[in-house]
Amino acid sequence: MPHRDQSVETIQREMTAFARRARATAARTHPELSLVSFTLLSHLEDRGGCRATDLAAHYLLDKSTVSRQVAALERLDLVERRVDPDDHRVQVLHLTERGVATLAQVAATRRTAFEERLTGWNEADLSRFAAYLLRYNEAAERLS
Amino acid sequence: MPHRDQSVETIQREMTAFARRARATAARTHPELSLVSFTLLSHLEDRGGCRATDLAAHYLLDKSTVSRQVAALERLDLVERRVDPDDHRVQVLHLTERGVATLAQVAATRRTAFEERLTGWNEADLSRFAAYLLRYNEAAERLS
DNA sequence: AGTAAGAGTTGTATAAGCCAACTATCTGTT
DNA sequence: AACAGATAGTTGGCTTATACAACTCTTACT
Repeated sequence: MPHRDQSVETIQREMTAFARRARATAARTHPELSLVSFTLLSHLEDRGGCRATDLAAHYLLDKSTVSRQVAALERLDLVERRVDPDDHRVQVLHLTERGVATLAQVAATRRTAFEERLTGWNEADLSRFAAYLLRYNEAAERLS
Repeated sequence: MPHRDQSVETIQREMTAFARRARATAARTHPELSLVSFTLLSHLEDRGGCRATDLAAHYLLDKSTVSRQVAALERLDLVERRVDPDDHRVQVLHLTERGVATLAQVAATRRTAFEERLTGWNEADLSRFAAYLLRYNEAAERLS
């Protein structure tokens, strides 16, 4: 097998292995906020609020799934909805104060976990790894 | 924010984004074999057969979950069980002929998808990316 | 006005997962 | 030899995540 194919094979296997474990790990370390909820909140923070439809498109989820997830996050007082004054169909979602705080706390724990796994890496490797992941995900997004 | 933290942050975000999408993508492209089933079959192929308990440990799944997954794969005639002659508690799982064929087919489609996303990468970058992922996952496994 | 499109919700079904309780087998100690 | 404890796996019961389809409400276009 040529070098190239072998690398592709490894990348495939390792990305898959990571994906497979991510949810279980997230559930174990953050029973209060599932991986999905966490990413939804992160996205809201990133964008400074967005619509449910945007979340669905970005995470390849059905809009009904997002609707229920958002409802749950609202019940937990992590997210609030503001009807768009220019278009009464849309509800712009925003983090509440509690949402911001909870996200920050979970993000910190997660960051610690990642830092542990990245102990001993030098800065050049880290930044190259980060760049590769960005490049890969951009392609994945374009092609999906 | 120092360079290092920024890289860790990016790695965390991008790995998470990938994990978040992996299941949806897998479900879309392979309705016949979920991401979990696929990884279980792959593991069986890799090891040339193993116990349900090993699968559970490796993928951080409850043994009851694995039991049901395996039962489903058996119903589909993708996996067969052979009671260990030395220990009648143990059922060693093996791919059936159909299992091997199905796995090969799905793996090929997945590989194509990965190759598409990795178009334009040179060999050095690919092999470095693969190495980073391996290194990362090894650490993750050690620390879990 | 009237139709088409978009945003979101709700009903229904399925799958995946966990925990706890159980059976069957094996191992080690007395 | 016998019993206690550990291990492999199954099953019952429950929760959650997800998809699809049908629906309402609002906006946009003609």
